[in-house]
Amino acid sequence: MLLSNTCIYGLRASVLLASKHGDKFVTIRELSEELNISFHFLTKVLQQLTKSEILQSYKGPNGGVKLAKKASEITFMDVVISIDGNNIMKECALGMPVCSELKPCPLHDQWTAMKGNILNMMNTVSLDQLAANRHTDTLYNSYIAHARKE
Amino acid sequence: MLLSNTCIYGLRASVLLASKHGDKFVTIRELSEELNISFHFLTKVLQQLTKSEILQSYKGPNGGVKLAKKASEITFMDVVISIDGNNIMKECALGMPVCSELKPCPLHDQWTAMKGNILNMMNTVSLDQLAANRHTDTLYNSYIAHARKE
DNA sequence: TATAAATAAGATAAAATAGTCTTAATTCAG
DNA sequence: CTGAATTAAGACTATTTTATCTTATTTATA
Repeated sequence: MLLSNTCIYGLRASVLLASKHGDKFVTIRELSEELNISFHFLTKVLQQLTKSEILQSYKGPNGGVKLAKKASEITFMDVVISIDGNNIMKECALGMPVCSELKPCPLHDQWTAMKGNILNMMNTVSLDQLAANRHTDTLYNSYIAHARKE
Repeated sequence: MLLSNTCIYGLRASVLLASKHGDKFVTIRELSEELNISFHFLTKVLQQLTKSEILQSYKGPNGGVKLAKKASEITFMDVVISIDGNNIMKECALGMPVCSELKPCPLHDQWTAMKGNILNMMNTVSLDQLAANRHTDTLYNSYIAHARKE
């Protein structure tokens, strides 16, 4: 998998927050229920995003979390780096410790091109774009839809 | 990471085998030393490739493993599927259980395009092409080079 | 036929990732 | 000031992945 589960949870929560435009704090409880993610686990994930100043949090009644910046100013990549670190997609596809233009692994050229595309996408796509995309509702209700089908 | 470590070991060993053209069996011990991978672990990985009939193995003196087909007839994808299974790159980038054209997640379009490229590459590139690529030696000696540098 | 060379198989351990639970700290409202 | 609502922090557990170790099986050859 390209991104860790933890990271995916963070992304889904961030996009959901972006789709709830308005400057109010949203409780993690509410997010966890809409996203069908364990409340405690999501809490941890969002704490990390708060530390990275992607989210802002507030304790106590009427507290919760919200985006720390405008959704248009937060990229997919910001969230990924905060949670999965900035080595994402930097490694060689064959896991070689030394793989560069000078000393490329056999897959170097193909992989470099693809990495470029993915990184470019991550750097370019912002949370508001994701939130605006058709079927943002998939973010939170698909688990329910899925459950119903079984 | 896109591919598991186990899978990467399998790929490196397969490419190395492909570069040792000739129909002789090569011992896993020799492969493990050239690749700097634990002998026992590599043994397990290659057992899986043998089960999938990508490799052929032979016990006893002069035994070892070799490619079961011509290197030009084994794709990168063959090895990946054997080890990481065929769900590789099938999941939604945001981990949604339902994400399709009808009900796409916010990242669906971008991700579908990139997945297509990667899958296409994996399906297209064969072991002989990888073995023929410049610096196949990176496959096995870069660990040593790396160690020297430190 | 005995011994050594090899892979196969399975038990076990270690490390990383994922998830749960409890307690602490903060803040609002009455 | 007290109690309830909330995030923060940290201990703990579970699962998966990675790695190691031991024993079994097969095979060549002296």
